[in-house]
Amino acid sequence: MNTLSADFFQQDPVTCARALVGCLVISGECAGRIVETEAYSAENDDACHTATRPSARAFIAAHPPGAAYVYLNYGVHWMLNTLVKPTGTPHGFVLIRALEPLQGIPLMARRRKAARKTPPPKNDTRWLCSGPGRLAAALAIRQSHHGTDLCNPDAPLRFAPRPASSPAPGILASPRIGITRATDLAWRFTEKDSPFVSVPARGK
DNA sequence: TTCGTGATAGAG
DNA sequence: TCTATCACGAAG
Repeated sequence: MNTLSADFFQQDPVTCARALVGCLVISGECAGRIVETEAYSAENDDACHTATRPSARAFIAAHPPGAAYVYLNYGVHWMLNTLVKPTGTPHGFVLIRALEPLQGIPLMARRRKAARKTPPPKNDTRWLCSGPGRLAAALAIRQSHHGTDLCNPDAPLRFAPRPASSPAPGILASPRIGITRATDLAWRFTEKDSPFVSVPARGK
């Protein structure tokens, strides 16, 4: 299985976030199509970890483009980001926010059920990966993936290009959600009309 | 709507 | 040490 090349992650974060919609995330036997991303810039973006966390700046210095930046939020949810390092323009991250489940659905369901008391919906896979915390749980992403190379074709966790068989998606830009700072930037990218996004883009 | 949960970083 | 904060999600 081929992967996205490191070059891909040498575009600026916003370009990269948009281009990732339609690509695949693979984790062992599980795989899904990216339908929602957000870009974060290491400079002039108060919502980026680099604005408040020295460790995020150290991570950028120490890792190549395409490295996984994984962290725990609210003490509960793992977040999957990838490091983006263009030459000449600011570095940054792309947060993977939602997937359309494609492969390994029973395993994803098993992992996700552990976090629920009530039975999940039947004949519906939207509850599996429609949110950054959800997809991390479904793909068993955790601290051990922090710093791993998502461009490594031999790694269990990696990106793959959009399959030639799948058409280029229509993409909507809208403000990032779930953040308290820099909420004006339209740096969230969703696949138009996808039922698998976490929250539908408003307007237009 | 409310609440749990834990890593991080800055203040005291 | 203590405290505020945080790219969330489940249940009610």
